[in-house]
Amino acid sequence: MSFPKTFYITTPIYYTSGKMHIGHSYTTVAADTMARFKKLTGHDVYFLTGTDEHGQKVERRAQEEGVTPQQFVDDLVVGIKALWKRMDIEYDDFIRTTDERHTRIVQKIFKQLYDQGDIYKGEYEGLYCTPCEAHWTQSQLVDGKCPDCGRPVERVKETSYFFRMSKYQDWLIQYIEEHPDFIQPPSRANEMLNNFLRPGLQDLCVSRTTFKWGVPVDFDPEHVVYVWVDALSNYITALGYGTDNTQLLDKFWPANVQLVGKEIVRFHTIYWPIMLKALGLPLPKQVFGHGWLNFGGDKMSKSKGNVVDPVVLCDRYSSDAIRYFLMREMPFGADGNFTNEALLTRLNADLANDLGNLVSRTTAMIEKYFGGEVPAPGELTSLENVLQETALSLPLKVLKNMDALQFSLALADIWQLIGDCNRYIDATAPWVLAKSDEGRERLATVLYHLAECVRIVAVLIGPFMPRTPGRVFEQIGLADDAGKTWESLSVFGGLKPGSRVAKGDALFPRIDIPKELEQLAADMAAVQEKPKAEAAVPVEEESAVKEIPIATIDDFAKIQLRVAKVLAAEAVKKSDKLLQLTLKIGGEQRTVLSGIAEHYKPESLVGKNVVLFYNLAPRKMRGIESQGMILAAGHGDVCKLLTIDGDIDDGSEIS
RNA sequence: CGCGGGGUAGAGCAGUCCGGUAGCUCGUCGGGCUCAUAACCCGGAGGUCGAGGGUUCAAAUCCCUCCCCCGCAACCA
Repeated sequence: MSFPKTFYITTPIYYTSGKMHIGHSYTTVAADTMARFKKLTGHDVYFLTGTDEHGQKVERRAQEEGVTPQQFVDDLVVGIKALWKRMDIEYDDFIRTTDERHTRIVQKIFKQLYDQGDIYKGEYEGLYCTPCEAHWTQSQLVDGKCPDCGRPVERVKETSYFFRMSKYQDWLIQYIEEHPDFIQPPSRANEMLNNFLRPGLQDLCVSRTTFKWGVPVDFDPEHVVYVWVDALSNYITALGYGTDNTQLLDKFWPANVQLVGKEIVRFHTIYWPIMLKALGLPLPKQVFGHGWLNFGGDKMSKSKGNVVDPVVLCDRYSSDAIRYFLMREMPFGADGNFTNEALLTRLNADLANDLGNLVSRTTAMIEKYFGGEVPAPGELTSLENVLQETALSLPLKVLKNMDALQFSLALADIWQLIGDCNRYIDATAPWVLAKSDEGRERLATVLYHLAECVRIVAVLIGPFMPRTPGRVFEQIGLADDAGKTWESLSVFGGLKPGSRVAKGDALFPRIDIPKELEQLAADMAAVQEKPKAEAAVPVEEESAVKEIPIATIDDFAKIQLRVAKVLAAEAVKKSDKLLQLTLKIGGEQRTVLSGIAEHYKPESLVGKNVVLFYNLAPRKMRGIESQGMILAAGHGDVCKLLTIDGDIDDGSEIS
């Protein structure tokens, strides 16, 4: 007796500090497609996704909104689950790091690692960038400053728990070298080895005392477990690791594939394996770091107004269409580019013209020439032999590409058969055969082959587009479930002659691209506005709720303010909000950037005396270094610059 | 010397590891067909493969030098 092979696949758990965008959909759709494909091919599949809900950022966002962190994340999770439902994501489990089943085990894991000496309590003395909330090592600094933002870092001392990473370093290097499939694509493995492992691993700080929204360290309640031990362990706590019931864990661990975005490859290929090793668990068979989805060549970001909302797209074009586009447009692993034009062109060309129209013309001809009854094939010619061969060899090709997570290539293979069918129609010209009695048998053969190929295509696209196969089966009159399985693809003839076709609505209606582009731009703009309007309300409340820290006169003394005269001002290219100002401060000139372009015209500023935060650390934005900050008052959409009452020399100090 | 990705036809990309006639999709132009969702099929035009140098019988591909673009994730000091 043979047992079905198991297959465990995970997405990252998404951080609950804001709304999901199409980039999140991308990873999740990929995982779902893979899970469905493995189910189709007879595997016992477990598909896990979820949310990472702890940390300072969530704590802060909740405070801003005047709700508890738990309420804040609960609300977001509702939206995330709704999105996955909208996109037909069929996960087996959705884990939240605030679930009791998770937090309990995280404490246990932490304790175990501590007891066995992998985690130790130490004094952290290090370099910290407060605005970025990031710790840096001396070697990571750029010109002695934060490599992320270019601001100066502070030397801070904090008692923390540390994970002894260095102990496992050599083991991990060897493991990666001996398991070339572990990190995919291979370029990512090189990146990890060269940048982090070979130079030497730092011990990882795994607890914090600076915020409370996290899993408390049970034997030292001052501390909460800091992100990685908490977040990464979700992949095993969801399977019941550390509980009495380890049925799922025994069955599914180690995971077959863990999908991650390229920004978190490091955590999943260094810290995560080391954690597992320390816990005595095997490593996932593969961690796949896919690329990012950019928009029109630019990174997606709210301020650029180019965040793509998957809900808008699904509502407009169906989730199947969006899923298809995401899996087809770019090779998995490389960065991809999302544009509305590319989306619509792709949907028209591949779904409406190639696939939809093929189904349409096939069923139309069967209705017209055979009264809607799928005819039995007669004698075959070389055309049919070739077509059958292509159709029968297709599943294996798709399987190979899917095992390599090459979704786009798998789809290209399937579309090859669709193209062959369209050419086959041209070559056989059924409308000519229909004109004579002698052509009748030949016509039956042709139409049968078309309908059968359509069936095969429908089965194969199921994992990518879960809603479409059912519609196709209905149209070609396939009622028998046996004709919808992977096994049915090994024989040409799964569709029984005599089935009744039922020509229905167009599978994918053709899109009027210029018109849709306009509409789409409007829809997306409407969605982007919303958060702005919503945010405007809590801002008022926020000032009432927010605690204002007390500053001493010494704190104030650190800040040097000076009068500066605006000599010149111009808009910064590719930025909606930034102005570049040239300021005169006594004998000195400085370039300062300010985010006031929406409120002030550059020319209206020239000659004004403004207040400059003089000894602020410089920072680069849009490639230009800003040497200070000018002060302004504002709330919501109002913004007014501070100026000086009466004349005074520029350069004068303000106190 | 921060890290990473990239520069191939009008647009988007593959090909580069392992050198051998430069390919795919979209667009465009011309033709065919009339079963079909203005669709489908065939053909054409369009490229000094970022620049320069080197290796080689042969370079988009290997080596060296240089130039340019993009990103470094919710930021706008």
